Amino acid sequence: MPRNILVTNALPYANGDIHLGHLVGYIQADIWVRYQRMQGHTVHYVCADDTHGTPVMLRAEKEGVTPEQLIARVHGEHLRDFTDFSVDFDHYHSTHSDENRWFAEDIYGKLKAAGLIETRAIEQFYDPLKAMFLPDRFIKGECPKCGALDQYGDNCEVCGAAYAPTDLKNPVSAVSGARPEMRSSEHYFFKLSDPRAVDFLREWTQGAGADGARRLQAEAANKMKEWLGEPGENKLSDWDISRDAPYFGFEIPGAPGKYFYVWLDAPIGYFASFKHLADQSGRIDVARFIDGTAAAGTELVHFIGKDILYFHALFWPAMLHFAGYRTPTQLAVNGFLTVDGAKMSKSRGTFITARSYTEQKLNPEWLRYYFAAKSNGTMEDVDLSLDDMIAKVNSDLVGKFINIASRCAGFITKRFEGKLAAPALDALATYRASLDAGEVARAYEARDYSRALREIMRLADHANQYVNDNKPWELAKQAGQEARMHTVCSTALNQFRVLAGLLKPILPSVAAQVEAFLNIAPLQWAQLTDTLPAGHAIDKYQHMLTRIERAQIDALIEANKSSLAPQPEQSSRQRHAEAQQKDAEAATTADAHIGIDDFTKVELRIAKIVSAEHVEGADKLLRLQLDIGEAKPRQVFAGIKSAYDPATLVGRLTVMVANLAPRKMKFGLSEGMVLAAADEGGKTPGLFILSPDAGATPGMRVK
RNA sequence: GGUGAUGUAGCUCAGACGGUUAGAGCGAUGGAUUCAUAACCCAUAGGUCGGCGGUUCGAUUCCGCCCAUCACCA
Repeated sequence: MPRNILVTNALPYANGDIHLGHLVGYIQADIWVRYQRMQGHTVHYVCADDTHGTPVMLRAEKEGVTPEQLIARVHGEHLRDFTDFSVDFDHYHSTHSDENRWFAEDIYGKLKAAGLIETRAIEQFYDPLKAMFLPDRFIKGECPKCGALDQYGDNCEVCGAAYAPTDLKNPVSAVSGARPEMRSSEHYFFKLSDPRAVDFLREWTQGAGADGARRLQAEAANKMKEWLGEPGENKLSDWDISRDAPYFGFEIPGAPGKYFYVWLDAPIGYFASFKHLADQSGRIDVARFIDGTAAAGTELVHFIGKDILYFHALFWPAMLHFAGYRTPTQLAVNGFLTVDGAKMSKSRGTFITARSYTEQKLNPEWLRYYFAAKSNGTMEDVDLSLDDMIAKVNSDLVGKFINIASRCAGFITKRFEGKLAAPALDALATYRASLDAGEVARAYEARDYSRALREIMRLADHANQYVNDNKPWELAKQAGQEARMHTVCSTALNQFRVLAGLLKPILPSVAAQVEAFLNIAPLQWAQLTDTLPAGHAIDKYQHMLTRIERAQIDALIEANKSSLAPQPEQSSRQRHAEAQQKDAEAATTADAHIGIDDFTKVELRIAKIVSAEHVEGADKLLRLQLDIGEAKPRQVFAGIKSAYDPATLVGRLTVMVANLAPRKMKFGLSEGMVLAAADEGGKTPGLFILSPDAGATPGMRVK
């Protein structure tokens, strides 16, 4: 029975270029869509730009254009990049659209009617010069933990600490430079903590759709379990869905000056894009795909990166469910992209934009093939190993696959006027057996493209072996062997045709060339077991794929290298599609030595252990009370349980870091750190805390 | 600090409900071949299956601890 599937990709944020990290998910989705279509299923494949929010608003202002002008330009760039990589959406829309406003208002209105929206006042930093509230990302200051200058309001790129913007020392607005002040404002919340929502999500995230397929991959479902907590435990908090003017977005109906938070209307963009497509085509019944009561028999599949799982597995299904819409059939979550095993890095040139790839004249099909070879349908990160990519593409695609046509077509053209003979069916038995077993099809369906390719390459090896065993070039020299030579080459070309069909979802452009070369209609899955009839005429062979040269990769890396000096552009932390692959260079260790100033920042003091006890539920921790001459002893959690019996510690003097930022831990607040020695090589086991010589007293500074 | 994932040949990865000699592709080495963009074919070498301990007749596969990498949470 033909399936009806609405497939979406995460919406890229309209404030940055498409890079190879994005393309992992888009290519995975596009492959899946093409595969489903080859199977004869109906697929609507849509995406859009995610356009709203403060970062877009401010960037437009900086560039001296309106937000509408900015997002129009970026929309064009994004669509061009996707098109270049054969990511072939039926429609690529924008969240700044009438359809999206309509759906956003409709969903909001229904959630409100269901009693799931409430308002309350919250305190937030406000920029008095710009007259606007500031998102965390737009507040800068000194890290409360390590004192590093010029850090963002949510976390420190130098020491990695996470904190609230209110913890920053000397905060300034990154927009105007003004000192922000705290102000109160009324915000709208989606009551995710409502028992109805929690119960629904507990079932939804662990459950399966009508066809029995899990909605979430096992790892994703486990992650949701962690976020939702045990039954009875309510770990979800309400979701703040409003922002105050000025804000680029949709004003909330009945709430002047309040706008929908960008993340509310971003996923709604899936439906907006689909609606637009349906209106254009006139032949799609939208309700069948999105209406909560009418959506039986259709599927809704979202391809997303793991950085936005939270939004798609909690907020989004809850919004849909309680607004009377259908919930997703499946979330296909992909991991991040690493390059040569490390995070993408601008200074190393591995933060590679889609644009630079095509500008350097690299073939997009190479990347599609390599990503497919590394995609296994799980949330695991995908590593782009550049040397491996060169080796795999060159040997698999050019050496094995294309080579089959290349070595046989000449004989057919020169000796038989381009006409094929009937193939030797026994030589096609392996192919037929593989198709009947359905290994490749099942792997595609499960998005385990690496498994599909292993089987396909096994078949390609088989074809080369066949040609080698039958040696048409020798037959060509022997009188009376013409017919056999004709059969051998025709058989190999039939094998080649099947391989091209199996690879078609991954390599659409190569497959189109093969179809032209073999002079056949677009390959469909069900026809792969057919053979080309005797007398079928093929075109003259022309090479369809070149090898990757190392120099091309080098040039690509070079083109993406940027100096460390410029700060990364301001970007929203709530990027939609963009995986959070921050430039890892920020924390580069500039120098192995530190100055005396750096050292004196660390306040070491003699501490007397006044109490020590085991911590219920902690494997490694002891809870210590440390007297450093202050009115009240400090509570410190130390990971020294394995080496010390608490009883033997009480009364001892040791050394602690007194000015370490307090850290809230599962078991309570830790107000410092006890120093202990350990062999980093792991040869000598054990942990050893320090002791001062006799005479030291609690509170003395160590320096 | 907690939780989870990952760690298998030089590289990229399969696999094992615990059980005969742990696999593939690439790379390397040797051979064969010349139809094919030095592609293809055959063969060989190469692994304490991250480390330590436990359960077991038997563990790389199960359990515990440790190490490394990554992610999420606080």
